[in-house]
Amino acid sequence: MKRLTMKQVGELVGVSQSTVSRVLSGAPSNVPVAPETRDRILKVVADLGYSPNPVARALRSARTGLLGLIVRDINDPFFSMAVAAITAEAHRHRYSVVLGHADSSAHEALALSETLVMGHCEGAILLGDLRDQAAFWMRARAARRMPLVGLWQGSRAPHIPVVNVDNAVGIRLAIEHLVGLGHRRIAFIQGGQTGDGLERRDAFRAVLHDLGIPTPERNVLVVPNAYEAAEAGVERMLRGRARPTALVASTDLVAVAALKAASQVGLSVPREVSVVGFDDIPLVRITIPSLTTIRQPMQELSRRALARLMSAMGDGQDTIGHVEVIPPTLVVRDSTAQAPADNR
Amino acid sequence: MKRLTMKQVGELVGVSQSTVSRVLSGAPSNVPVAPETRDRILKVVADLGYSPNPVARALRSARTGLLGLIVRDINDPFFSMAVAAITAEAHRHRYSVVLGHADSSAHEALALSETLVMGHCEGAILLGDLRDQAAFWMRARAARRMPLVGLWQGSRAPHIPVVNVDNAVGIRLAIEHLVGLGHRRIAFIQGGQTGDGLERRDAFRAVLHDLGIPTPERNVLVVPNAYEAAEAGVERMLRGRARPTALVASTDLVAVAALKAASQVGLSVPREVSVVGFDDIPLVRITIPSLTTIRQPMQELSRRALARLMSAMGDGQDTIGHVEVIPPTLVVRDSTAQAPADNR
DNA sequence: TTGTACGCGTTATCAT
DNA sequence: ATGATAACGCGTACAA
Repeated sequence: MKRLTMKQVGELVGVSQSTVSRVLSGAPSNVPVAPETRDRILKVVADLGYSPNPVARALRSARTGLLGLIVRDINDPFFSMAVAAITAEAHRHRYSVVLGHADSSAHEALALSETLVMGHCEGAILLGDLRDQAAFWMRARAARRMPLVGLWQGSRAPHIPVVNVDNAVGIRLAIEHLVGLGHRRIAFIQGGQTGDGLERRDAFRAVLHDLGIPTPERNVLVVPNAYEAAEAGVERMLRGRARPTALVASTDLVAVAALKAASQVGLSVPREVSVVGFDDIPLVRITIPSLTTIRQPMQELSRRALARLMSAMGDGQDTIGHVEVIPPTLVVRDSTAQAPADNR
Repeated sequence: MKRLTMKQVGELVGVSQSTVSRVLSGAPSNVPVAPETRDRILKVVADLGYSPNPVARALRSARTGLLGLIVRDINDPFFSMAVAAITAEAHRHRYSVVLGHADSSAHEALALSETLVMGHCEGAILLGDLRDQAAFWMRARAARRMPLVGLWQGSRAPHIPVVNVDNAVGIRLAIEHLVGLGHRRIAFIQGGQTGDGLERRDAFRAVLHDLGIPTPERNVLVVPNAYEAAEAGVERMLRGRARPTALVASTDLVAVAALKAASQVGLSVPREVSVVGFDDIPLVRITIPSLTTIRQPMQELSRRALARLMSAMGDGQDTIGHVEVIPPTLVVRDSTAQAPADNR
């Protein structure tokens, strides 16, 4: 009932356990094995369907082939897109991904879940702002010397090396697109209070300021990064007086909620209100109307984050303070149009 | 630079390694330790931030605390919802989840990725129909005697024990709702060719037959379970003659695409066409209009699947052929209404 | 109550 | 070219 061991395989073949190991360990084997015995071993191994115990291997080699991926909320469509991309990239490096979600964890449960998740991992990627970020990496680093890389953490929290999309560039693309369409009364809808949300908001203010377009405070709205709550918030804004003719959302999720809000208020998108999102999740190709948005270079971001992590795992150097930023692009669809004539 | 070992901790405290182990192993310890030494050990452990090597523990105990979760496509919002629920439930059992995605893997890469993912796991849950299901579980079982449980596999593929939503009940709820609203020309949109999709389609035919409502073949449409492709398919159907007054979709994803299709064709939902989805993903509360759908009891499904897996991991009995089915419920929102008067 | 010694299943270093 | 043997870090029966 128990699993086979190399010793047993060796006995069946009539060789010692170490010979079996040499054949299977995949090493470039500076020590040669007779082709004939190698074949005999491989045959028996195949017949038995034997495969070496990964845990024992891990103990010997101090390599588990496991990476932690800590994510705030897998149900956020952006993060699930990210998880898919990163998992694929990890597999490309021959690593598997252990999923941790800090979501909805109480303080203690969080700590528990972390050690649980991180146990066997050689390193970890932190996705988005975690609730207890600081506590997390401190423990992870102190106790385990675990290499860490952050993704979508905002670019100015260099507790750990960080890879991110260039939020400023993205927001600039969005605003320039809208201004080019004649919009002047542009509002920003920030979903959640994450580092990236804040950066995008700051960029929003900065870019409008650069363009000499005044922006009253009421045109910057903070809502939860969740469909229903965001919808309610935007709806309230759109019912207000002097409503904007264009909305820039900090995430596609919020932008989709904004489409709903406009619909509820009876405003036509894009005829009366234009909407620009951020992320380019798959959904927004078929919202009504389809969404103009800022596309994150997901593959490139995953690639960079993993490269950074691999290198940290290699030399143990964590390059704290390292910040790597990748520019996004604008994708124009049907949610943006010329500003209403009387409102420019 | 290397990690601490129990031996070193012991030396620092002035006790042997085994004493440290006894204090830390969390066992109900039939062997007692003097409270005073225990405290000394715990203090040093805390000061050093020491934590035992999980791999060594795993080797000794043959328990890694890792479960595999093999999913076809994490980007499918239904599956990401499922992954979140199952991960949470696994944590409740003090297990972590290793994520495998069979998605977009070539034949060989698939096999590779599987063994990669399954390596350290004590068992695995298979989510949805995998491309190479049969090959997969055969290898997993034969080589590793790995306990397996299937979720959303369809209920009639008892290669492995299976937990599922009751597709027939769900479809019946959907149809009865529509028929109660006066609909007679009801179409089914099947997203993908999965076991559940097929079961829902069969149920669709069966229920309509029971109700004595004839259903021409053209009213059963198969489209890919992806936003854009599904949208195109439904759009084509809606442009056809004698179009249905109501659509039942096999997944919410397809239902959302159907909303878009109706909009493209210029049909108003629910005035001219009613739409019912299946799953109740978070998104569908704020689609335009919000979606009437069949809600899957996600928590309960996760709970049952994990309970089954835990028991299989306990006694090694796989209870092949075990099928457990849980009824869903109807959630009425704004995408369904009375059938147009002239079309009943 | 604590320490000694062995084994978990590998890989890698010695001999042979 | 192959076989013994020593780690890897921990849990636990056995001895003291």
